[in-house]
Amino acid sequence: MNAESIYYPFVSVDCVVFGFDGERLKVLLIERNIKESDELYNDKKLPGSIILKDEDLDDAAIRILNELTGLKNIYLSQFHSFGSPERTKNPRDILWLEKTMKLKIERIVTVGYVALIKINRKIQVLSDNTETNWYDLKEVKKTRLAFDHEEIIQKGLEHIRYKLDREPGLFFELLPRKFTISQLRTLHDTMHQVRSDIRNFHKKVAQMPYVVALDEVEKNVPHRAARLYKFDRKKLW
Amino acid sequence: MNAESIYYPFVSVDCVVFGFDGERLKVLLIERNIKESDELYNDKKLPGSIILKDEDLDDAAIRILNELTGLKNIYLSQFHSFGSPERTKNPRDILWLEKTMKLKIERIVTVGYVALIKINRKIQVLSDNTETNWYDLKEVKKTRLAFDHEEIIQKGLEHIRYKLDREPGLFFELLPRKFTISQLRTLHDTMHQVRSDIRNFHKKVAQMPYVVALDEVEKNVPHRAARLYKFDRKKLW
DNA sequence: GCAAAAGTGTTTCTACTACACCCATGG
DNA sequence: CCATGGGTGTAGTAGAAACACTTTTGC
Repeated sequence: MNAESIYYPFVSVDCVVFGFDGERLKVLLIERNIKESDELYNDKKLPGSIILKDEDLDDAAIRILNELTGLKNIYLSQFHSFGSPERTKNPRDILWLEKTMKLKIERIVTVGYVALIKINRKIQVLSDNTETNWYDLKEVKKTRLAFDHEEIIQKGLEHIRYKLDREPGLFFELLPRKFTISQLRTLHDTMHQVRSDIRNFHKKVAQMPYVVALDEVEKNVPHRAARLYKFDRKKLW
Repeated sequence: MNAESIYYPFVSVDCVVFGFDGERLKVLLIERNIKESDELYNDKKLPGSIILKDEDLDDAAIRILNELTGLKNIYLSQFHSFGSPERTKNPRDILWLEKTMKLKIERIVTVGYVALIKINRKIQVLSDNTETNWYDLKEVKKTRLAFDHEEIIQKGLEHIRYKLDREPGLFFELLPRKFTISQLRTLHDTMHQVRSDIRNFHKKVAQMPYVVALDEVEKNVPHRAARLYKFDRKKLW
């Protein structure tokens, strides 16, 4: 460690925001439009930002999500940092960085966070006039993404699968406040990439004291209405 | 994201290097001596370094370990990044940074890696005349450490426990090439914080095709000599 | 021959798997 | 009355846990 070898990269935080619409897992992505002479590039990026002076990494992630959605108290978990010099070598990304940051960029080390949010919460985009939308996780592979954001999403997904194993309460960050067993099952199965048995799944849920049945059923369904449940955090342990 | 809010911290990599002496889990720490007027501070730090220009995070960790031990092909796994502005506020650490880096430091964002090495491999300290030693993990709590290195060690330990669950081959990164079942059991039990049953443990090992018995036993033990085993990576899957 | 750790089987319990039919509702 | 998904119980299996005595070696 000596002074001449020292190198100052930028440090940013990127958030992989997951949502669940009752059928599929979704990710929140921001539209990115880049004009260069005649050509117009169009792709998507993860919500993220360079960290501010005196701002902790976790705080940067909280700020990004709040600016983007207006929400607070979102579940957040750091999972991996990405610092390859190659990650800022794509011409589209260089162009975009020069336009938005007004600075030549050498390298950005980014810290990845996973966030879980209830998809039905109305997201008020407070930040600049960029378009933010939910995308099917399956579609993402076919979508052109900024930087190494595809890899970041992939690693984020692996991380949240691991977290869900150890903290079953996290499932309920993705479900509406009142949910049916089959919503929970679809979510569970999507996350664990399995097809679980319905009866066994009911049994399992019955053994979770923190999933409590309500005296209420679904409305406006063209078949027998399913019972609604809620998550009771107090009964978690 | 606009230019005036941009902030350039240093980025470093710190390695939590674990070893196992047959009885206890050890961490590799570097002696740090700081002279300030009359006072002499003395504490320990994790091996680490600021990243170099055009150096990926993983490569920085590989370099740090190679400079420290002379070894290559060490198991490495990134686990968490630490970026609180508070982490570079301790006067001892500020003093040390100014002396070794010859620069005023505002903040260092550090990326934590876990490394596993066989403790019997002779470590040739190639780096400057600092003293590097193995310390009992239990002792570490009582030892004065630089920065937030105690927290980093703690998080690194949790991480490696998780990794060992999913990749049982990693246990053998810590054991000598020839080992006994009871060494493996002690390691396993230490890592998982349990006291496993000897007979059940033997059964478990018998079901691991990648742990193969040798025609050889321990020498110079004041009791019945234990059979030696080796790890056969080819039979892992 | 004794101290110290190595090595070895059986039974019990628990958790996971597989599997098929009737029910309620809307159209 | 029919199409659609909701809801329920039992039997089998495989893996984990509990448990105690004999063996080998050095001193």
